[in-house]
Amino acid sequence: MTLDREQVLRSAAALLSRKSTATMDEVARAAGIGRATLHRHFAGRDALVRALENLGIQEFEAALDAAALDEGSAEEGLRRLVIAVEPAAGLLSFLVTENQLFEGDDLNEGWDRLDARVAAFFRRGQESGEFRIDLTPAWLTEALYALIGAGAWAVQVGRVAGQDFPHMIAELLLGGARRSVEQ
Amino acid sequence: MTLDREQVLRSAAALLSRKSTATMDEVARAAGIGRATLHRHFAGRDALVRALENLGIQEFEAALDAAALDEGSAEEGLRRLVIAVEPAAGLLSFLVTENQLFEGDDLNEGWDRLDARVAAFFRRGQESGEFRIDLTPAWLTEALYALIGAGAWAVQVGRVAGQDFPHMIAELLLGGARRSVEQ
DNA sequence: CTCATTTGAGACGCCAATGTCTCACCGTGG
DNA sequence: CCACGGTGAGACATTGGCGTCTCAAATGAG
Repeated sequence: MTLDREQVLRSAAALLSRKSTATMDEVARAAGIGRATLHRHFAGRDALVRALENLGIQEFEAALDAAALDEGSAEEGLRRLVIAVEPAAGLLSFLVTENQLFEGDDLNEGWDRLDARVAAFFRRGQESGEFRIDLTPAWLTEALYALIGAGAWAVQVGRVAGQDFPHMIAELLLGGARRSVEQ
Repeated sequence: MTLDREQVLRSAAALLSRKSTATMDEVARAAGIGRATLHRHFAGRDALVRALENLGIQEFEAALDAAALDEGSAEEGLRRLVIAVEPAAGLLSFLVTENQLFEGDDLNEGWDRLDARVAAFFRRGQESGEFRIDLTPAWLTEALYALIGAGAWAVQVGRVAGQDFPHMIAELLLGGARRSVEQ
């Protein structure tokens, strides 16, 4: 019996990534459980979102670990990160837009840590000479999040093939749209 | 007397860009009018959002016209577009996320036209050899929207200086984060 | 098998926001 | 001066979703 809390969170993430205004009832149905049961495990919508936040933070952190950003070139690190983060892209996109709604009073401090890790990665890339220095690490971090969200959305609605997700994001973020001479 | 409908829409856009869940009452207060008056001019929240949609489409279209994407190099065209779109960035960002909520049944056809114009611009850039061809026009279009939204947000919360908005977006989209040899 | 625990379904009450309405007020034009 | 159209403030009913509760059924442990 013992409800699989993890599984409920997964399906909630999948649903809310697509429809961020989904009802508690819809979330419950999507998870194949009753609304009452959902409420027994998550005190309310806030608690559910916070649990999803923790899940998202945990997954993004795992992706950062798996990417081993310190090893090899910064470019390779970024490619590994994008690949590692793909499964969590939808959830992260949902959480980012959700966070933008709050006034910042009860922001989960986990985001700061993640932001710092990503920004530090870009900064290292700049210091090693791989990344240009006229784009700030903070902006590159924001841009990475935005492109991950856009990529997840584009795949969702079928504008981009799912298999192209890592390539589209990493290539655009690294090399931009301009056709460079070296190609 | 005769309420300035345009001005009401402007302040509503400014408020909703920051807080997309703002109440009709908050929107009215922000415009300096009563809630009843707001309802007299916009039948409901839906009508208000649709009016904002038309405003956003109109402004984006105007930005596309002003950018004269056909003149000069594609790169210059893109830079002009980003500059021209900046004033409407917040509104567009709000509308994009708002659109993602709907199932697509009552989507304003104006977006298709705009998407087509932007995608056609990227395609021309590819055909002229300026833009790389491994990133699809559809993806470049989505990426442009995402970066505009991220830029507006980053400026909003102070992570990026307002004056850097065009440079950050255009440079990242054109050249990416990689430090190229030509620099 | 029996019992304790958990679940699903539904019935509430509650609350915030919406949409409508009334009424007093005020500016403007006649 | 006065009539009129538009406005602000507030009252009101409605709606949709939330959170709580109850109870019968199902499930699993012992």
